[in-house]
Amino acid sequence: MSENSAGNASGPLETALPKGYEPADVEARWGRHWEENKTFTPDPAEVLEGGKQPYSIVIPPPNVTGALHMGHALNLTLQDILCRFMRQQGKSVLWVPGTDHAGIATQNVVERQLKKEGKKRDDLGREAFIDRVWEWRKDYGSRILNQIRRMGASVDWTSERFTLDEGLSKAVREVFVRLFHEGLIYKGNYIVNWCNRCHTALADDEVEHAPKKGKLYRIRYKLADGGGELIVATTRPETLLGDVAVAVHPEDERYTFAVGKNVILPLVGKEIPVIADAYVDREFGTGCLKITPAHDMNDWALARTHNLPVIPVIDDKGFMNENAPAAYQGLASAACREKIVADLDEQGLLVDVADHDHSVGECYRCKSVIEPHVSEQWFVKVGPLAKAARAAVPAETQIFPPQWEKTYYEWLDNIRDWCISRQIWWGHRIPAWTCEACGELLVQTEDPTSCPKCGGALTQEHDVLDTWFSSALWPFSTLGWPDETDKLKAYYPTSVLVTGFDILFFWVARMMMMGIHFKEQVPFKHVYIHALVRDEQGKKMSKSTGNVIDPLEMIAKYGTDSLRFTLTAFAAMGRDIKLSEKRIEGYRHFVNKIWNSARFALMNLPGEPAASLDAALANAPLANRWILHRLEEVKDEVENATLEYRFNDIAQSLYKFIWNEFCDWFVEMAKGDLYGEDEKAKDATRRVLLTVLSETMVLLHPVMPFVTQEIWSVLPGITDKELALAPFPARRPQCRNEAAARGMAFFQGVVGATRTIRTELTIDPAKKLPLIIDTADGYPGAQAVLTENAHLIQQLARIETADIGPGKTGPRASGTAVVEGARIFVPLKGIVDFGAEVARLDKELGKLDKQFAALTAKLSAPGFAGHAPADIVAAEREKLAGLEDAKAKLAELQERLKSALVEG
RNA sequence: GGGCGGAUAGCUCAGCUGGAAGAGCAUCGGCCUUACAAGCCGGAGGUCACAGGUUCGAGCCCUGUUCCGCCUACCA
Repeated sequence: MSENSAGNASGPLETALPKGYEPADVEARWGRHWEENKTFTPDPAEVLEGGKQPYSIVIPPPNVTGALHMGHALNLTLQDILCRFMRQQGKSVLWVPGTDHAGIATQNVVERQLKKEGKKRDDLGREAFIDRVWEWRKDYGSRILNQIRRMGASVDWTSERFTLDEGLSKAVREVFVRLFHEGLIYKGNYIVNWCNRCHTALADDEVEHAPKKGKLYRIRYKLADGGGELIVATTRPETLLGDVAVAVHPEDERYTFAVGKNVILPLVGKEIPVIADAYVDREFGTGCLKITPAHDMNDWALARTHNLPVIPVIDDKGFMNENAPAAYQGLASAACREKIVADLDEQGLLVDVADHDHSVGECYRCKSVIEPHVSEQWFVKVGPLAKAARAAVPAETQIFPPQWEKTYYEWLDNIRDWCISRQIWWGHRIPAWTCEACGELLVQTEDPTSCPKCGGALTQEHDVLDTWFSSALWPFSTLGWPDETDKLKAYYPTSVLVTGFDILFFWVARMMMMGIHFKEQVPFKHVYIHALVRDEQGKKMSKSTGNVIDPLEMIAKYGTDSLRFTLTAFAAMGRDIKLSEKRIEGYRHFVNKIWNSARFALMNLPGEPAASLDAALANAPLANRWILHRLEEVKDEVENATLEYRFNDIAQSLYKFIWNEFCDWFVEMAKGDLYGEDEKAKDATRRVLLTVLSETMVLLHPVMPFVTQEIWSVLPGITDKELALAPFPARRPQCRNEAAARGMAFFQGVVGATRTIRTELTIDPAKKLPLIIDTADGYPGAQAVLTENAHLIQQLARIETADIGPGKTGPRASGTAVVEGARIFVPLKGIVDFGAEVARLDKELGKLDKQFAALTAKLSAPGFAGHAPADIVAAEREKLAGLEDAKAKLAELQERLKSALVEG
């Protein structure tokens, strides 16, 4: 092995393949080769001037803070299959890689780093902190990109982008400013999801809900006129300080007496009204709802419809503010809750406390509890944008699988304005300035120096934009927009977006909105939604549960191609993938099989065969005609499956062809010619072997780029050693051959039946047996197929002599089988006890009986002959006849055997 | 509460427009046959969740039920 490895290192082109496939070496070498040669860097001119069709994909940019996980691995594999396939189809393919600056996530990483040094971001100040993040990015930001490299992704590295790089920042400003001047961005005081820890607003979809055990407190609110009380249920008693009303259902007769009156707000003492609103659920709690507009989303909405004031009592860090009674000011909200409960109890206003399970919003980044909070934020008015994005599906953009359309519509139909400001430092700072002197608000792409109105000093908005704001522009910002670059002209709109459904809303819908609005064209023609990768139990992989299968570890152990093939084989549309290491290991065997079949081929291909394929086809043996026929079918299967995103079918089709057909049958049958003396036959079979192997490498290359390229580079007669740029193999209609397929099926049946007899009767494998076949009732080509391939039957079924002909018959003491009408005899004399064979035939007959009964029932069912299509009826009748024949023959053969048994 | 998906061999899953149930892994038996023991040959193993319906015919279409998973809204 060692000398082979050394040979490998010197260069792949001259060296024969080493005995074992060494993925790490091969992957590193070809990965470097592709990048250094810019193999995957297309020239826009070939589209704009050369008339080539464009095919483009923008990678879903992983977070710079991220590490490659199985979801990425699947995502990259599928995109790479599409890109490599489309190159084979002659398209000009651009696959844009890049990373996302991931505002909150990245800021948190660096803040954690600072914490270890005993510092906080405020100690550094904004500028220094941002410098620090850039520094971090310089050191660690390429980690995920290098991991993408290891997947073999055929991205154009010269097109790599970062959502915070200069060009993209320009695009972000352009979009913000234009939306603002179009009235689609506004600023206002609204209630938002607030993370006290991250100290920022979050979008609705950045809030995750988790079940929590809480308490439900019931509190008395006395009527101001002394005419009774209302009991209100709440999980957050501390917010009561900001209550502005109590609401009941308008038809709730228990409370009609109170509507329109005032109640006294406990501990505060002020009067607040009792209002009626159908929003209130009569069944829940007491049916009385306290309204705290500043600290509850729904209360906020109710307050607006009822014109109630908004009184925040908790500040943006989670402490009680000046609106709270003096006794509570400055308390953390949790401490305040305790004090309030105690005070209420003391005053006899607390009815009771009960356990209460409910789901609580958490920050998707730091898992702190989200507190609704009123503050000044920037919003995108999404209504008009969403409408256009909705209308474009499926007319201009199709979603695969289509069931996701409904989810997409659902979300867009219920969309609320998008809060885009974040109170953090790492991100695109909002391009808005306020004049300190006259209050003038400037929103523009270029930094202003002073107020154009009064010349006063300007302060830029402190907030940065939601990370998804820049991600939403990704399909065109990466291509150079707002400049009209050649790249943009050639490759926008992109061909397909490949992603998991978890970011259908976050990202896909927003790209649709922005793409349509700013480019007047959808950003992608197809959206392919792939599965989530789960663990063996179907659970989401996560670090905390420790069920993560690390793709990099799998690559190290089994090679990239094995991992890619596994993910491809499991990527059936619309289903989650339950992955286990076992499966990856299993498909490594397949890589090894391919490798060894190539080694076999090379051993038998001293150079390029002299014969052309057409010459080789003349008088070609069955195996050659058959495998070439199958190759044509596989080309169709692979092409159609890829175009229809049926990735698992690509894998399945190739697996079956390579292993079960090419290796198990063709290669075994070809050995006769390859090892034989007939030079002409040898050369012809070599040509077929080379043709099938090389074209199979092309077909398989999109799924397994490395091993195929490595093999390709040592195949004789290949002029262009760059497999990634080789065209999809041309069709050869002259190789279509149904007769060969039929003949081969029969041949396989005969060999199989013979092998079964041998093994089932535990005949010593080394023992060569005679074989007799009666072809009298076989299909018309049977005799020819068997005589032509008699030597192969001998070889494959370990037979001494094959005596084939119509009416031939074996001794009564024979192992027997019936294949498509032909009777097979394996004389058993002195070899085995006949009892075993009688029993085996009983079993076979039992199977036939079962099938026969089922088919008879079907055919004789009332109406079948009349209603079913004629061709089906005919086919079923033929099947039945075949069964009947086989049954009769087998029974007769068994009788013969039994009589031999009796005679001893 | 609303929506979506799943239930097929011991395990993980295929099964396109309805026409005699498939693969991989695991298992059992036999083979170191000169590309591959990471291999070769053969066997066993399924009332396709349950109940109805449509049809000449249902794993596939329709209705309902039961479990499982996910998404989404709400939870005072």
